[in-house]
Amino acid sequence: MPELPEVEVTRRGIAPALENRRLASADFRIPALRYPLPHAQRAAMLGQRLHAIERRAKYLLLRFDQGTMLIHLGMSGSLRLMAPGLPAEKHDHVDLEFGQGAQRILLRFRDPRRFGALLWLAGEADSHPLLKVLGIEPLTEAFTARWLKNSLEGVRSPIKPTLMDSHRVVGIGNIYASESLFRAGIDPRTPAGKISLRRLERLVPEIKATLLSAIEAGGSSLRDFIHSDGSSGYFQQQYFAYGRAGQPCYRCNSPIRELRQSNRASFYCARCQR
DNA sequence: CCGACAACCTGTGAGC
DNA sequence: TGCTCACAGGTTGTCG
Repeated sequence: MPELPEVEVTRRGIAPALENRRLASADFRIPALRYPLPHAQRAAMLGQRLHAIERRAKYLLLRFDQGTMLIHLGMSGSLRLMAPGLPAEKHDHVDLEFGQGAQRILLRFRDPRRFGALLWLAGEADSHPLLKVLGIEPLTEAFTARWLKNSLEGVRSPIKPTLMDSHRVVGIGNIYASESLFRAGIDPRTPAGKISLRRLERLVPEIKATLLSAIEAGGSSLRDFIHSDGSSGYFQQQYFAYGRAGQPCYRCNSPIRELRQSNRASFYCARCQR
């Protein structure tokens, strides 16, 4: 599930219910996800007040009084709010309970593939190696065509995998890389450094618009998110290119093509994207 | 420095 | 129905 929009929708979904509550219990059911879970630091985090949930790239940063919990959803992770006491299912690896009495609420981390991560950073979180190497946030004013032009100077690799490199720009995953390039009319195989400023002036707004509209689409399901009923709620977004191999391009009717770049599927229209 | 690729894991769907 | 295989929205690390 998670690219930047999904992570942001998750953040908005859980923050109101959890902020300003204290961590009442933490249950780590397995030794590790991508990294070891912070079993040994459990005692230190209990009782601390959560004052804000922020997002950096695809990481969620849960800011406590003295420490930050870093959560990454990986490929298959999800966070859900529910009533305490509901039995954990197969891939529910972490339970965090907040508040007390009638206010008590459970945040449950499920991750079948276990590519996700949950770390406890006791000190200054922002200087952590995982965060320090991250590139620019695409939904900020600093992310402009001029910035991207400079960043891509001399880069010979194709634009699509380059856009997905989180050391350069964060949060653009496989789906939204294809979608943004379709919307900007740029062939995913174009060497990144050869794209003109003019064309980047089209690409950058399309990246922002693609991400923002996905956030809005997810936002419409926030109510379902907060309640703990079925896993639905997310209505499947309509993609222009992603997953549409062989189907007609919505713009010109020629068939959407599929290729592999850096071992990831890419989708594009050979006529609209040059 | 760069690109290609393997690795981490389970679930799902296609094809036979 | 059941088996096998390829592939899945991410990221890190290694190797040439």
